[in-house]
Amino acid sequence: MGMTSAEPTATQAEDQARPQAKAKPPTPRERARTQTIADIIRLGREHLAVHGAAALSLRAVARDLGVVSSAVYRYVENRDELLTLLLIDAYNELGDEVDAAVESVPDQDFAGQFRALGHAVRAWAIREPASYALLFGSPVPGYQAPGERTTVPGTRVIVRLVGIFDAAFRAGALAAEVTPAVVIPPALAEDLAAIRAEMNLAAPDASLARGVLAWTSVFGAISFEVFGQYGADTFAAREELFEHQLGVLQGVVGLQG
Amino acid sequence: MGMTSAEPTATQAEDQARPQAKAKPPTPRERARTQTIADIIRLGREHLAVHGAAALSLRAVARDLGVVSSAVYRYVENRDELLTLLLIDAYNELGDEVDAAVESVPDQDFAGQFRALGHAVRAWAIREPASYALLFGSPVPGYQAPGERTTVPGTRVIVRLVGIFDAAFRAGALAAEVTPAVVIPPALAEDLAAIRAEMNLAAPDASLARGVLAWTSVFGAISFEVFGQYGADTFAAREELFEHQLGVLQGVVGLQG
DNA sequence: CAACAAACGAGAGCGGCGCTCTTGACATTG
DNA sequence: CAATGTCAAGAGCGCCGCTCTCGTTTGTTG
Repeated sequence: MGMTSAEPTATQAEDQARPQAKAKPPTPRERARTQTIADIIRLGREHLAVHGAAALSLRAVARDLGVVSSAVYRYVENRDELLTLLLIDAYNELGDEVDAAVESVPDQDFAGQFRALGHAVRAWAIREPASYALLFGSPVPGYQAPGERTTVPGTRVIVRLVGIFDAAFRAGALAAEVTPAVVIPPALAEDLAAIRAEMNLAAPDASLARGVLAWTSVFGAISFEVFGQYGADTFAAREELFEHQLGVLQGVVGLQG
Repeated sequence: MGMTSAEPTATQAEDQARPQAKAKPPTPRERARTQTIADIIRLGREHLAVHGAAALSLRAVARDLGVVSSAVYRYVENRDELLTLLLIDAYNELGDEVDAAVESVPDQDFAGQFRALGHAVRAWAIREPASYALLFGSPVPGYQAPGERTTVPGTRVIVRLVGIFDAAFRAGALAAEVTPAVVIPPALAEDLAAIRAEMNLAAPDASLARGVLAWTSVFGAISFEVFGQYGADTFAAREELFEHQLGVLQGVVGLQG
């Protein structure tokens, strides 16, 4: 919910830019407005969880809000805007839980941090399947997330994951030689070099590439589980299956634990 | 498209069950009806490809068919039924292409077959992103695929993949010891034993578990690419990235190549 | 305090959706 | 020929996103 207050409109931002004027105390109207938007997001989340993203309806949240449908357009530009708010909200909730899980593991236990990250993502995904589907499932047709608002929260997990790998490498806890050795073609090496430069990383190409594999594989396993790609009765021990997959991936990326 | 004729209604099935009566020559009416259903599926596929599953509309299909909206209900029970038809159609198209790709590789080149399968799935997914999203993305809210009609086509890829692994094992081409070794808890071993029995497999638990990991990881990598989880410019060499991931997974499952 | 402007909720309305039901035209068959 | 079955069309229901207008409320300012 924090992002609603962290999202001043352009004019509000200009107002606040004026020297220490009474920018602090919000008028009752502003407080009511902020509260209404928060309510809309809350109701939107409930509808999302119960009925799924495609069935998210402004009219329905208006009903729950006890207001006529056209009134919500005073607060939310359109349905896509509400979707964006829910997207950011979900990204941040996931990011917060992943951060908390990783930080509960000792500083130097990089393998433990990797597993904690994986388990945190899976736990959140199973608890909030509709939100997970919104973030990592099929794109909503006709909806394009505004990158300038979603990129930062949307990359928190991968940034954290890369951070673990790189910290492990710098601490000498990442296997220098990964097995099996697979050559990295020049074009891919270029992409990895750009990532290394942008994120200020130290790990070599082979480790980075395996980090990408671990990233996609963790989400692939979770997506299969959440989206019901495993049959209904194929796997009863899903927790153990995921734990095993994490263990194998941990070895693949060279995190000794 | 073959499945439309392979999908007789219950009454038609009963008719055909009568001893070799003139069940063969379809009346002109039946032919017209079959053709119309095929047209609906074709138009549905086009709409699916252009506008996505959530925007699939019977009214739009009816317009393209040059008919009033209520008329299509003579041929398709409802929107979910059309979705099911498209689902089966897509599963079979993917299955056909995977089969063809795998069979174009020499019998004993199991690693090559694994890679061919992966590349075939990826190529189809990139060519038909909406169909891929329908099969492997977020479930369509409120739609439950009828298992008795979708299970068989929906499991063709994994059955094929398991077949490759098991044939490799029986041919002695699957590494006996996988690295890194990760213990398999008893509950997971039970699931794997059930799978081994049901699919008549020979490979040991560790290999089967890694097969599952390879399965989810391949689809995870493809989903990230098709669903735009990689940033727009993060990876230019996506083909090489996927090829590299396949190579690593091939080593993980123990397919020497 | 009164006047004004901004923000607000309500309501009507547009086109589109899935789906149902009825009606009249047409073909197939006994 | 007449009975039967199939078909397209149309009207209609409730839902959706979204827009526009119209009074009312609320906070600000002269």
